[in-house]
Amino acid sequence: MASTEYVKKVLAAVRRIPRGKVATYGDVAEAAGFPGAARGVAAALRKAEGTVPWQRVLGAGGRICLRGVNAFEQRLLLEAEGVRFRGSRVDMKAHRFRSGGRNRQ
DNA sequence: GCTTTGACTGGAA
DNA sequence: GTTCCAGCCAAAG
Repeated sequence: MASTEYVKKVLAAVRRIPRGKVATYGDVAEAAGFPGAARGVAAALRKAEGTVPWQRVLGAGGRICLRGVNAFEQRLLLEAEGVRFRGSRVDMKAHRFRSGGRNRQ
């Protein structure tokens, strides 16, 4: 299985995220069909930078795991979409993208 | 084809 | 609640 499929699925999952919503790398990986491959999502996003709303993808707990100006830019973009921030974290409780709006864990 | 790095995660300190 | 450590996966060198 070419990693291309993996990237494609990941990108599709990210594109599925509506504006004003956010999701974690683990969520995207699971949505793509590869649970546990959170790091793979990061690698795929970095490669597909610009082709997908990478800004809507955050780390676990709504924490920005980005480096450099990207972290700053992501926060700005999310704020522009209506996402509220809780200190240095994103308010996942109100902006966490769920499939069907089901509570989990 | 193997090694290193990285936009990760979950649990313990 | 934040920081540190070890584990996992995929892309790049």
